[in-house]
Amino acid sequence: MPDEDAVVPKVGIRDVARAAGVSVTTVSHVLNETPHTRTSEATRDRVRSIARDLGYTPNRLARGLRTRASDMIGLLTEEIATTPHAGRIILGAQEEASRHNLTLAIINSHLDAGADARRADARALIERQVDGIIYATVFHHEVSVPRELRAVPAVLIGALDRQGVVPAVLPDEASGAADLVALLADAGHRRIAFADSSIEVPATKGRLVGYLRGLEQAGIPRDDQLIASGVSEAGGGYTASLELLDRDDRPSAIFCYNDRMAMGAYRAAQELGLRVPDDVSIVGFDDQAPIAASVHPALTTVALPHYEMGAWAVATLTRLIQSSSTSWYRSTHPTWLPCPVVLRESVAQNNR
Amino acid sequence: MPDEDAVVPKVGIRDVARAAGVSVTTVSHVLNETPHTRTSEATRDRVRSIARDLGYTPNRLARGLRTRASDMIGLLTEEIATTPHAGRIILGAQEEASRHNLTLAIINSHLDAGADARRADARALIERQVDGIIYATVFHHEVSVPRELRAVPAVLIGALDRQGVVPAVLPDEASGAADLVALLADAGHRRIAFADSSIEVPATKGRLVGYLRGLEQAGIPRDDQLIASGVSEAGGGYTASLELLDRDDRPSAIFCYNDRMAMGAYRAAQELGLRVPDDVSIVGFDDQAPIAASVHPALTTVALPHYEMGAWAVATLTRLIQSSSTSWYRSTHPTWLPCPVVLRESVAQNNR
DNA sequence: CCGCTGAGCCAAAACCTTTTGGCAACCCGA
DNA sequence: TCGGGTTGCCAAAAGGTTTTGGCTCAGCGG
Repeated sequence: MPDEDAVVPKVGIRDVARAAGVSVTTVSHVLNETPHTRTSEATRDRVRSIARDLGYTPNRLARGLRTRASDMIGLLTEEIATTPHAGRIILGAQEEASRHNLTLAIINSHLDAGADARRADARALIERQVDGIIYATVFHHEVSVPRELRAVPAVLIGALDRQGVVPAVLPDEASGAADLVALLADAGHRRIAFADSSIEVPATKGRLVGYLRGLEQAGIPRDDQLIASGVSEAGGGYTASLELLDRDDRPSAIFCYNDRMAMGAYRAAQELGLRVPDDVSIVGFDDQAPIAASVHPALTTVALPHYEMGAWAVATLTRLIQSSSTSWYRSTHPTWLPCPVVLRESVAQNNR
Repeated sequence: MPDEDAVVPKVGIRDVARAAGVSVTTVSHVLNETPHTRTSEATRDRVRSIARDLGYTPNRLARGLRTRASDMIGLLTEEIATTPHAGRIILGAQEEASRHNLTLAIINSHLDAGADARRADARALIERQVDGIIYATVFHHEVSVPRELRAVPAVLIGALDRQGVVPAVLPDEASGAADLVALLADAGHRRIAFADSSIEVPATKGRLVGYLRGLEQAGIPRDDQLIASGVSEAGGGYTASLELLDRDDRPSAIFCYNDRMAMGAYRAAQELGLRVPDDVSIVGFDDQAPIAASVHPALTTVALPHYEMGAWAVATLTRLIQSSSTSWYRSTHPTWLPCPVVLRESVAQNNR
């Protein structure tokens, strides 16, 4: 390969124009298929083939400068890139962006870096002239969107705007939890326990609320004896489950706050000589990547729509951008995306 | 907040110049602290404070156009964003980029999308004038780098360039595995089994090689009876471990190809009435996010340096970019980053 | 033969910076 | 008073594209 390290002098639209014997205007029109513009078929073919032969690569920076649109969207993640779920959000956003011919620029802000750092990060994105910004957080708390984000359309993932003015998308954990309870109820379970997380994060609420709603919809009276809690790790699931299972009127099913707690529940069951799912059904929440599928029996759980939220954010953002107008204000309701139940093997028919 | 939705007319360097009563040249010099340039202290203060008051935000697109450097680096991931580990690579790259004042633009290519798609993705990044490209893959196979990548400095993560010309970084799985064996040997284990993956990926090699090297270094003769294999999932770990453990001369420790297989090993041990780690020690590989810590007893394993590889890639890339010259060719040896052992509770002293 | 229309193309401005190559004004020593 | 060296600033070009507002020419109806 002789020409392999030949230095390639960047070829610009001007070079194409010269080679084709037309003006740069014409080349631009042809290559962009500008509507309402007239160029003979012959010329267009010539321009196109010459551009290809020369290996013309448009310079998006220059284009962006002129059109005042960078075709980039910024993804500002607050501590999220650290979590195992992060990838899915990024992936969803990225693929949707690709679909719209946009590129994702990402910055991760550390939670403990403070508001100033976050504003600086937002500014960095804006300096890059991103057409819009996605602000993604781990736990859905209310945030007051940094002022700088107002310079550009923005959407939130996993958080609510305090002013209720920025579109937001969140997982509908309550419905997911309710669905899970419905599943258990349909399998004949009446005594369904909930191993709650003892940590107070807003997400907690949704799961508990959903659990209660599920019971109600199944016509099962609430029984606070069946609600225990522990730290949201395997250890917490273990202790909570032990408490729930180690008595005569033990429940026939345990709904764990998350998959890790469910692992603890498995252990508790095992130690008490109870088999899953034959003696006790166990379900989790999060569909945490390798856990749920690797455990035995495979864990029935609920998946968080990370990918979908990422994609939703980009889609919504592009809509906002298109509708240009300076009025991507006006209050909106947050969008709650469904959390699908993923059926595996940890639930059995109950016949007690 | 009355002025909240006041439309902010973008303020440019020109506005600052006008307000400060100086030329744009001067403003540029002051704000960029251009060396070898003379401006009175007074003027500089004035310019700076006016820029701040006006809320001047430089337009990096315009700057990039002029300086021919976008200060962006492209991260091209091949299917990787899908894996749970992806986040760590992205995070490492992003944080290192931030440190250098660079922004990360990411694109995920699907493995099955074919070479053309991948070239298109590379081109998309180049159109954006990225200063360099990181190409990250899941399994480290040899790749022949798309031609388009030659337009710009590039580095590989998790793969080797077939031509041996592009810098690459990979996890040193062999050493990690050897360390793990050393750990077991130090704990008195002599009969150490290996539950290998039956799938033939290059990564497999490293772990097996490391296992053998570890044995050798510990002065333990190789015994092929102690090597079994199965699919690289919990199921495979289960069957392989059953085979290894269900006999009289069973090993006192099992090194599993990965954490998921280790989960299978746990189950096999449990079914045979063997306790971990008292009766059999088990170790894994990957330090897969929630598994290793949630399992009981917590799994001793080896972590893959994803974060470090991401950071290394960016650091190396910036070095290449700085050294500008068109000669970021010249062959290089790949860099192998250490895989640290992470000690938990699944290894016990052996005294048989 | 004139005027008008539409087809096909183009020159130049604009986008916002950085950077080159100055030019005045001042000071100082001779 | 003049020459030479600083100091402090600036005008204008350049970077690669899109877009506006043309211009020219051919064809056609009158």
